[in-house]
Order: sequence, then structure tokens, then C-alpha cells
Amino acid sequence: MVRLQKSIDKRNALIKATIKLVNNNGFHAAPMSKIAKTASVSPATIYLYFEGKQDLVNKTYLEVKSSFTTYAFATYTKDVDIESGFKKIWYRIAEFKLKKCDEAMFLSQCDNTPMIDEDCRKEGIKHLQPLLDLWKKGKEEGIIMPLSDYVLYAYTINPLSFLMVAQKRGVFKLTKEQINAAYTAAWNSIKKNNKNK
Amino acid sequence: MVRLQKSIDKRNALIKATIKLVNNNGFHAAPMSKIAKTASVSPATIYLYFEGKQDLVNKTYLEVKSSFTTYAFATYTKDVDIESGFKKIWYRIAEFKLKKCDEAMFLSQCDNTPMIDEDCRKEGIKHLQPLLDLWKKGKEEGIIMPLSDYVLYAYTINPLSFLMVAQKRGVFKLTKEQINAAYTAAWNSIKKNNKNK
Amino acid sequence: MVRLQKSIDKRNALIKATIKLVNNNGFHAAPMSKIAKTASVSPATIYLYFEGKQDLVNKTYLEVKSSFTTYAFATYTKDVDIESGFKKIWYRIAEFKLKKCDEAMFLSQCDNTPMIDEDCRKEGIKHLQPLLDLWKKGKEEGIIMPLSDYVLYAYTINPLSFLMVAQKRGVFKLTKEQINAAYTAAWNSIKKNNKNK
Amino acid sequence: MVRLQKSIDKRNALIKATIKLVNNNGFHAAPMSKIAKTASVSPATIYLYFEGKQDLVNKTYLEVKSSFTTYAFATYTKDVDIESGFKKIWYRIAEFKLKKCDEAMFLSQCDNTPMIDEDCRKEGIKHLQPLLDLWKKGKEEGIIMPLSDYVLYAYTINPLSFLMVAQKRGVFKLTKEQINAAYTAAWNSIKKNNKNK
DNA sequence: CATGAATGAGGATTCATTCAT
DNA sequence: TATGAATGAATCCTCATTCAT
Repeated sequence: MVRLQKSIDKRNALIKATIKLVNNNGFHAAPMSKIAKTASVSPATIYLYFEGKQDLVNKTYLEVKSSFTTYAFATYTKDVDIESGFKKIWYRIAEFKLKKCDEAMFLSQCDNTPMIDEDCRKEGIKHLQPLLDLWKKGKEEGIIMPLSDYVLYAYTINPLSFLMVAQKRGVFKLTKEQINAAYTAAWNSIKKNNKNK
Repeated sequence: MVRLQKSIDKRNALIKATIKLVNNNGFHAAPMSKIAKTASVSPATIYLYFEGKQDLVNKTYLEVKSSFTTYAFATYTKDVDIESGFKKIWYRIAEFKLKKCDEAMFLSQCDNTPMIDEDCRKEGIKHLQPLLDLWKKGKEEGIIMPLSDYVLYAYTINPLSFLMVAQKRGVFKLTKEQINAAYTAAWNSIKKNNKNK
Repeated sequence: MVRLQKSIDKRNALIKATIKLVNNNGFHAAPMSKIAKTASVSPATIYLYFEGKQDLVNKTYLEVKSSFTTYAFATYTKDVDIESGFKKIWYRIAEFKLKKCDEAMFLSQCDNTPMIDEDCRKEGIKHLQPLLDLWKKGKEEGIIMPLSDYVLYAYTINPLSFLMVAQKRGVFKLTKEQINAAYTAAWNSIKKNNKNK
Repeated sequence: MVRLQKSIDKRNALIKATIKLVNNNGFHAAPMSKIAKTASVSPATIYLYFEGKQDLVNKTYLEVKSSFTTYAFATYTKDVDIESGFKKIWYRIAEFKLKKCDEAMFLSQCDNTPMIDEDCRKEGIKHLQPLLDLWKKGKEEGIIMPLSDYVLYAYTINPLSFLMVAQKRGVFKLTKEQINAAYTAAWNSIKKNNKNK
């Protein structure tokens, strides 16, 4: 029992070290030896918790992705109307990008890299289901445009990653106003807005 | 044939090889030796055309970015109204993402990686000026929402990258209809909503 | 056997391999890979014991230099008169050049090459202090000519290196008689000539 | 004729470049490409004048060695007594070490390195004959100690190299007084000094 | 469970040399 | 004669992984 506890600590330390190093200089600057050192652990120990580097990276991705979705849906309940539900989720995601900066950065680094297995990527998306359900309902009710989920995601959620990275690079500042404006843009892009014509 | 001049052909072959290999398996799977082999050239030859790997990657990025913007603005002229201009550019970019798939994929891999120098990145953005000018005018004329250029980019251009990558992964198909729908979403997200005029 | 400690044996083997290879064909013929092979070790292992090639070479130099001075002063005590002391040290050095031939050859290779860091070189000279003290006293007592230590070294110790290298090249043989003659030459060159007293 | 002239210029430029680069950072910092560049010549051109790097280095050595001995014996004539003759030669050599600093430095770098072929080395020593003849006569006349030529060289000429290198390193200054003192040391070390006892 | 030492395979880069002109 | 481009082999070094303890 006690040993098991200790183990989880080490596993977490390794995950954290991976995130930190990848964020600092990208995947190519996160060798196993450095990850081990950052986690105050022997290189050999990593292989007690993970099958290898690929596995470590994948597991880290899943962990962070799960943390992301948990955060996103923490305050969401199905019993609200489409726009309110969407708004709630969207703002939670925006909040995540701002508050859990390390994790958000890590996810964005994972976005377009072949470092993450395709299977693992699919696994990571599963937890997004509540949002997909919401969209489905929204489309059925004629409130949201009948677009593919990918398109909806591309126009509402993904821009937040782009803006967060821009902020991280120091070329842009995500103020409260900017976020509100971004929400409006997001909603406008997918809402069916010809009802009162 | 001609040996008195460093052959532009070899340089191009190296750039192309870099794009290809990075696209296939990411930066970490594009060693100089493989790049050389792919370009049918000796490893040492690379160093006649580029200062090192960093330089090769940077130059490749700039080359592709330039190709991208050239394509984007090829049919654009300033003398049209805001929406027409935007539409023209947007569709050219969409076309680029579809037709110049390799180059588009490469650019998306560059987006969130620290492999590209920050200076180089800034250099690459310069050529986007015509679009920024258009947006400026659009904002002044009250046609486009008064948003930061980063937000405008995040909501109109960046989603295309996301969708292109999704398509490349085989989880999504960018049909003509999808593109038209995407355009509508893009425009809706940034146009000034004048329904209650 | 024991693996919990970096084995001093391996370090020594590496130092020895370096000496051997440099002696055989000079610095330029002692690549890390060959040093590793000669020491029956993986190339990567070298980097557990040394920071890089520069460090390996420097450390080897210091090691040998230290071995040299230890040998030189092993039988020397301050309580003898100047000439006896000098003679003792001189003969020990001569003995070193003959018996520890590998080390002596290595040191002579280091003499005029920029492969050794200047700092490291200075460090190596420190241990020569007893001889310098002896000289100082000898000069004060009017027994040794009032020459710079560099000149004293050039005329008494350095010739031994020259002769040893010549012997190694096979063009000359350092017999006992030659050594005695060399000692006389050395002492004559620095002793205060008191013939006309 | 004109072409031949030009050729000699290039050959000389190459020799000079070799000396310069080797002096600056040792043999390992004098790649063919740099030598070519320093001599304002194409790398390929080197191979028109020399068989390869080994040959270039050897020929450079011989050239410099020849320049050295020429200088050393320029003012020497056989018709003087032993000590005067020796003194003349010795001071010329000292002058060479000071005035032709580049060449002297180069020679000292060649001293203990296996970069120079043994055959080539022997060839270089040949021109020293006048000094060896002088010594022979001196020994026969009972003026110089009956020592091997190597020992005589080690105690009279070689120290000058040592001192010159020390000066080059900045740890020692070869003033006129030092040189005179050095000469005395040199002569004392080999002269048969018990004649008037 | 945990470790530090050890490693072979592979990475970027340089070099002496050659080739086509 | 002279060249700049081109290169395969070799160099230093790093990395993911394993092993003996």
C-alpha cells in the first residue's frame, strides 16, 4: 500500500517532468536521461512505469488530455439549453488554457506532431463526448449549423489553442475582453443565425 | 552538368527532401543522413548549401511560407470590396491546403514546434501583410469586427490547418461542401453582425 | 564486479589507452572510438568519466604530469645541500624518462601542442615547486647562476626530453655513461663557475 | 616562364599558409580547405603542387628547416677558432628564434609530433653538418666535451626552442641579458673547463 | 521496487581528396 | 594550370535502453 503510493508519486513526477521539458524546448530536447533527472529518478526507473519513451509520451498525452476534458466539463450539466451549455464549456476551456498553462502548451505541442500514436490520439478524443452530444442536439434543434464535428471544433475550440500559443510567444495578450470577443466569434461561426430573418 | 555554380536543383532537392521526411514522421525522424539520401546527395553536400540543420530547417520553413503567401495572394487585388477580397484570399488559402498538401502539412508541423527560430518565424509572417491590410480596412469600414489580427487569424485561417491535418489523418474529408460551410463559418465569426439594423 | 561506483579501473584504462595511442601516432591518430576500443569500453562510456575529448586529454596530461613529479621528488628531502639535492632530483627525472617511457613520451608530445589547455598546463607545473625552491635557495647561496627558472629548466631538465625522444626514434642510445655525461653538462650549465676563486 | 613564376608564388603562399595555421592552433586546426583559403587558392590546386597533406606538411618542414640552417650558418666561416665559431652560430640561431618567430614556432611544433615523416626529419638534419663538423673538431682539440652530437644539441641548441615557446606563451621574456646568460649556460655545459685547473 | 553504470546504434558535422569543366 | 562543387569516410558525441546489484 505504502509502496504503491510512492509509486504513483514517481509516475506523476515523470509525467510532470515530461511536460516541463517538452514545453521548454520541444520533444527533441526531452531525452530520457533529462526526464529522469528532472523527476529525481534513475533512468532505469522510468522503465518500471512505462514501456519506453513512446509509451511515456503517449501516457503523458492521455493524462493531460483527460485533465483537460475533466476541467472542461466540470461545471457542465445536460439540463441547460444549447447556447448556455456551449458557453459554459467554452469558457471553461478558455479558463483551462489560461490557468493550466503548462498542460495546455503541452497539448498544443502534441497537436501536429507524429510523436503521439494515432490510436492514443483517438483515445484522447473520446472524453470529448459531452461536447459532441451537445452539438448533435444543437444541430437537431436547428440552433447550430449542420457542420461536421471537426469543423465545429476547428472554429470554436481550436482557435483558443492558437491564441494561447501566441500569448505564450509574447506577441499577443489574452485579456478578458479578448476572450469575450473570441467567444462571440466562436459562437457566431457555428450558430444558425438566420432564424429571425 | 554545370558545376561552376552551386546548382539550385540540389538546393531544391534538399528542401523537398526535408519537407517530405518531416511530414512523414516529424522532425525527429529527419536526420541529415536521410535527408541527404532522399535528395540523392552526400551528407557533406548539405553543408555547401546550408550552414547546418537549424539553417536547413529555417530556410525550408521560409521557402514554404513564401510559397504559401504567394499562392494566397496570387489572384487578389486591392480594388475589390472587403468581403470579396477576403473571400478570394480565403479560398486561395483553402485551395493551397488541399493542392499543396505537402507544403501545408509541413507548415502545420512548424506551427507549435521550437524547431523554427523565432526570428525566422517573424520573417515568415511579414508576407501576410496584404491580408492584415484588408482586415484593417474592413475594421475601419465597420464590416469586420474590431478584433486583434491574431483573433481574426485564429478564427478564419487557422481552422483550415486544423481541418487539413484532420483530413490527412483520414478522420475527416474536406469536400467542396465542407469548404463552403467552413467559409461561411469563417466569415460569420468575424463579420460585424448587422441583423438588427 | 562492483557497479555501484564508477570503476577507477575503467578510468585508468582510458587514460592508459589515450597515452598509448597518442604516443603511437600523435593526437590526430587518437580518435575517441579507438581510445574506447583500446580500453575495451564503449565510446559512450568515455563520457561517463570525462566531459569530452578535451577533458580526457587534459586529465591525462595532469595525471601523467603528477606521476612525473611524484617520481621526481620521491627520494628528495630538503635537508641536503644544493648540489646533492639537485643531483638526486635530476637523476630521478632521468630515471623516469627511461623507465616510464610511455608517460615521458606522452609529456613530450604535449609540450608544444595546443591540444592542452593553458590553464591545465599551469596546473601541471605547480607540482614542480620543490625544484623551484631548491633553485631559489641555490641562487641565494651563490651556488647556482642567477638565471630565470625557465632558463634553468631549459638547460637542465628539458634536454632529457630531447634525448629521450631521440632514443625513442632509434637514432641515439642513452647509456649510463651518456646519462652521467648529461648530468655533468646540466650541472655545468647552471652552477656558478668558481674556478678563479 | 610567366606561368612558372606564378606557380612558385602559389607554392609559397601554400607553405606560408600552412605555417600560419599550424602556428595558430596546431596541426589539427589546419585543414586543407583552410590552408587553401588562407593561400587564396582552390583546395584542388594544392594537389597540383603537393601530393597530399602529408607531403605538404613534410615539404613545409623541409623548407623551414632549410631556411633555419641557412640563417644559422650565414655568417659562419670555418677559419675561426672553435669557441668563436660556436658562438657565432649559436647567436645566429638565437636571432633566428627571435626574428623569424613564425618559422621557429613551426619547427618547435614539428619537434615531437609524428606528423613529420622520419625520412623527412633525417633529411632536415643534414644541413646541420657545419655545426657537427665544428663539434667534431672541438672534441678533437679537447675544447669541447667528448659528448654525442645529440647531447651537445640537447644542451646548447634545443634550450633555445624551449625558451622561445615559453616566451610565445607569455610566461617569459627573452631579453638581451637572458640571451647572453643562456649562451654562457650553453657553452659551460659543453666546454671542457678543467684545462687550467 | 530502485538504481547508476554501461552500451550499441545513430546523430550532426568535418575532412582530405577527386572530378568535370 | 586552376577551379569550385562534390563526396565517402571518419569524428565527436548523445540517446533510448538494459544490466548487475
